Amino acid sequence: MNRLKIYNTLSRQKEVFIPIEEGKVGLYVCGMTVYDFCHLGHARVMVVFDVVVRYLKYLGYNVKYVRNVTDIDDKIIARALETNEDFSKLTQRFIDEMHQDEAALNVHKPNLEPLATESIDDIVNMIKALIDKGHAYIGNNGDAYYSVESFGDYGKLSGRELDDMQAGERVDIDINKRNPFDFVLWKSAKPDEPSWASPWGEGRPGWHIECSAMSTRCLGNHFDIHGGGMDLQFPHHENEIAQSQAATGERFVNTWMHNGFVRTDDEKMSKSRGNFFTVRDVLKRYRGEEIRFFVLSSHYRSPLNYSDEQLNEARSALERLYTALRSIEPMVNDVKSDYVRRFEDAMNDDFNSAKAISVMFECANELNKLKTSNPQLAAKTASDLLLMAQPLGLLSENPETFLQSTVGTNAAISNEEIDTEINKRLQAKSDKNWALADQIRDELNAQGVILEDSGKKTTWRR
RNA sequence: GGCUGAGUGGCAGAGUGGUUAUGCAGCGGCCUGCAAAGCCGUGUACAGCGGUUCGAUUCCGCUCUCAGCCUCCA
Repeated sequence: MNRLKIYNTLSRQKEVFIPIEEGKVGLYVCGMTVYDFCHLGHARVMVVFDVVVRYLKYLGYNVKYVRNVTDIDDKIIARALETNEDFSKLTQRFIDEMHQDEAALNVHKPNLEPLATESIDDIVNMIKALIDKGHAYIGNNGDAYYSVESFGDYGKLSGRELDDMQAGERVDIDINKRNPFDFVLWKSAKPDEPSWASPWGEGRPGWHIECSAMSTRCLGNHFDIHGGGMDLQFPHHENEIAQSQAATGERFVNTWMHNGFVRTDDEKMSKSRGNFFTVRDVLKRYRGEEIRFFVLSSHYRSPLNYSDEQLNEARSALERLYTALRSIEPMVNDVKSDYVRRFEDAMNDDFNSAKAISVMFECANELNKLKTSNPQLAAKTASDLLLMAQPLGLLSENPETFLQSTVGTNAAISNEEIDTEINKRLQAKSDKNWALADQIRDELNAQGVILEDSGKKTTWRR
């Protein structure tokens, strides 16, 4: 079998994945800043890395998955001021909302979900170490800064040189910094701001340091995979590397994974642009699994354009897969089928879920044919299809339940009423009263119910 | 200005130096009382211009276009 290859942003190529400790994987993903509902961009991160974890487990790895929550920063403070509540109340509220979105998307919980505010000791200790080693300093304003010039490899991850970057082009240069690209480790508190004690006075951590501190605490100085959205590559992840490697003297992360953006109208979906759709909103019209399928229908590093058409296609595609699985009892296949092998090849190639899904469709096609010609083999093929769906977190519902679900439809008619109508129609059919049979079918159709006759039985879906 | 990445058939989206992606939509057929679902068949697709090659959508160069990062952002 092919070995798993992962595209490493650091080397800009796919590399065979070799864990630091055999059979084990440590994975850290930068999570959400919790001051608002998650949008589809966040959904993509959740789903993509959920699949990474599921597939690593499928391959037999023991995975420790850590995804942090940023629960203190400028935007949180600003929002709490607007809503006139304690910042921790605000963040707790949106942490709960985030968990609901995750559940709707069938995203497994990470093993650990550390909060920045619960990691102040680790953060302070790391800043101390950086100051002691001459990588950080206290500015005239009392803030602690990281000195980018003290770290030789600065810019390696994002492929840029300090000299090439245009400081002050879009943001005023801070006179407290020695180098304009130096970044804040500890911010001294203004009156009425939430703050914690430190050797440098009351204040709060800068954004980047929390991830260095939390990942180190949870996974050690050196771990396997660190992930997040593309936009975190610079400066966030670059700064994490600078902090961690300067503080510990060890290599920080082996493999850096970055997922592409979700777009609307070919533009990046982001809070600052205001062109985002929240997961919550989309869930009013589409099922979580449809969103999930939409996310996985393209490669994780490619841009993903959001539109209703795309979600509708995801719905049709899932209907096809669930239809294939309908009315069949899967039977575990004791040999690895060619489909599963090809599925694994696709996933081993940097988690190519789009290609992997295409194999699932070929399998579904085979299954549809076998249903009549070879029920025994069909049962095994159904099991193959479900086996492939598992690491993708798809097809976990009962096919009948999925196909008859009212989610995303404006269904008013109940299942019982539908059954009554179907029985009436079956009578009409046996009376060869085609006019009445067709009338009943048309009426149900108008209510979003599609009938399917097969032999003497009639099944339905919405 | 610096640095990334991308341009594939009606749409979405994989992939490959010469052979079917896949899904949706369309067309023809089978099945069906008629449908639906399913099955079978079906499309001069690879931004443009050069180059390498027996042969390039796939490799190289240039051009054009788009997106992203260089500020908070997944």
